[in-house]
Amino acid sequence: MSYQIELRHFTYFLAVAEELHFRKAAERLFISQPGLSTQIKQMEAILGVQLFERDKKKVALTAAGSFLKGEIEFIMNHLQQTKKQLKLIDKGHLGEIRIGFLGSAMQKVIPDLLLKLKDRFPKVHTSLEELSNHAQVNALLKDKLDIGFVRLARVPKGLDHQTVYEDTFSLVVPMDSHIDGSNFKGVHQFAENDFILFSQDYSSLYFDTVMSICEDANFSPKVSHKSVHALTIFKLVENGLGVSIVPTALQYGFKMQVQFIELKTIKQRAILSVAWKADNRNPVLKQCLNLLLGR
Amino acid sequence: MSYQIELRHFTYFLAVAEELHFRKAAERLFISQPGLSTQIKQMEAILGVQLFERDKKKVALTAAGSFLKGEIEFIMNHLQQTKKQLKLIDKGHLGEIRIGFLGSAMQKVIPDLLLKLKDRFPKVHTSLEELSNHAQVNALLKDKLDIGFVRLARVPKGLDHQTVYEDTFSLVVPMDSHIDGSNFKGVHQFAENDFILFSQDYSSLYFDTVMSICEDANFSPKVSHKSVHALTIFKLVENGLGVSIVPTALQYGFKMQVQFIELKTIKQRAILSVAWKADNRNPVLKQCLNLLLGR
DNA sequence: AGCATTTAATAAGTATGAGTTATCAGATTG
DNA sequence: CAATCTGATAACTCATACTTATTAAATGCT
Repeated sequence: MSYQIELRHFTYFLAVAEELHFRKAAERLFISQPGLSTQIKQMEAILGVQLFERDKKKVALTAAGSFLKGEIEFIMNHLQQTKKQLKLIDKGHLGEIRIGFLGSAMQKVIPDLLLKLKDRFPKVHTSLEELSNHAQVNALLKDKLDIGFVRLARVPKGLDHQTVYEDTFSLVVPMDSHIDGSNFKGVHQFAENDFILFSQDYSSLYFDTVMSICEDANFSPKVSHKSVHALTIFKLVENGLGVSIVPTALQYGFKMQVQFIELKTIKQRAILSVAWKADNRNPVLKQCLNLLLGR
Repeated sequence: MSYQIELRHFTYFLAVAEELHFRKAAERLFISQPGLSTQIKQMEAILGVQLFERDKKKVALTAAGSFLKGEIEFIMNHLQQTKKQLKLIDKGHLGEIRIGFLGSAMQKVIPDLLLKLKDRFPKVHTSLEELSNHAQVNALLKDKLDIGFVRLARVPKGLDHQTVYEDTFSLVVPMDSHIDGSNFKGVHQFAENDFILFSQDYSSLYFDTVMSICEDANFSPKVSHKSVHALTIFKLVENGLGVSIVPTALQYGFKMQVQFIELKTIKQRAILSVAWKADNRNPVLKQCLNLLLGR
């Protein structure tokens, strides 16, 4: 004799409670009437409570049985709903993804991703955090982040990465600069200017790339200021404290009195990568990568 | 191959989800490890969703599994409570209500409620448990509690709440304090004292409110001790280790050698709320809310 | 490196009990 | 008082939830 209620008992109970007739209920359940009778009897024994009043000619719920009917209906409905949600989560249609990014990804790549997510997976929640390359790598490894938008030549073991956006670089000069788009010949024209750049520890790949751009133009830039915020850099340029070289995408999204001169001819590109932990099992991550890498 | 999930699967799943170790879980369930493995595998097959990530050396929940754990905990708790209620109804009692509370609700609100319940519904059983705000919220969501007495600015989705008692705050000072009710001018007189307060994670609203009281008096209190027990706080005050600010209601019910100075003039109030799960179907809960909110 | 000890999964056998059919006893109906 | 309902009981069977024995792979220890 089993002494544990099972869900089977619940479906049997509901059938009898609705039909109030053992034979009809048994038919509905595609089992025999004696089998149903014994199961209900067993259920009453396990619960220690009489659920049905069987008079030889009619079946009725007791007060306890009537209460139990409501509760079992609730539980079965809840269970059904849970199963549905479970499938959605498994397929990545429901859940959360934690995104880290460099400020320069906020101009185009992140909004694009968020719009696509909203469209295809409207029930997925996102949490966004602006972080340096280094902080993102750490957060990814510690599973505090699911996906990071970084500028890195390589990523540590355990992480995967893929390029998502290749941008040209642009010179950023004040509005009143005597060199502008019309008479611009090359970066070498700014060999004597002060440079304002993103800090090396915010993105060393960026820093090294800018250095190589200047090297190719046969000069070594005087770096007067470093910052981790694009806004700060533009403000300094606006006030005539120097010039800068940044990914072109940054020209959108800031209301600044500065000019952008796109460096179309140089070979260097500002490469934005997406990075994630190789063994991250968040199903939403997979969907995100599909959206980002178009696969 | 069975095509129907059973409650057995749920208890097995919970054991593995908690232990994250098949052999240990099997031991706890008093069954063999291979039996447990096949049952879990079967469960995954029936649901069509992978619940565990088995690496030869570690077991982890998937996103779907983690979600299911919470839902199954809810269902199992609800079921347990249903069984209890069923027995009570069978015996002609109305039912049971599980009450959680902060210690400071025990002075007036809880005794009032219990007296009214005893009067109007003498056959209703109550179970009482003193818990932190956070623990109460969790227990309510998982259906381990029907009603909670908390101090919270807001409650998570799924819970409803209502103010049941607004109390003034009182300063608690030693009997031999040179400042007492007769020469008390304001909280600022204690700017240099050590403060002993309820822990932030016991009730963050309380903590923040006390901080704002001190801010309004233009000082930031030195908090030398934190506790989750009113008795401890009073003991420390009694021994001259500092002063405290607590809801006035706490002055009744403890036999302590301390003075209460009621802060009638300040605007802050200690607000006690009652919280419950919006879709809780316990009929006694409705009656309780009627009694508490006078409707 | 290599041996001992983990882990979970697989294979094969067993025995419990959910289901079956056959039957019964009591109630209702013509 | 047959005929025909009802749900309960008895005896049997077969599916399957378990068991034990074993495997393959990973980790730890010397």
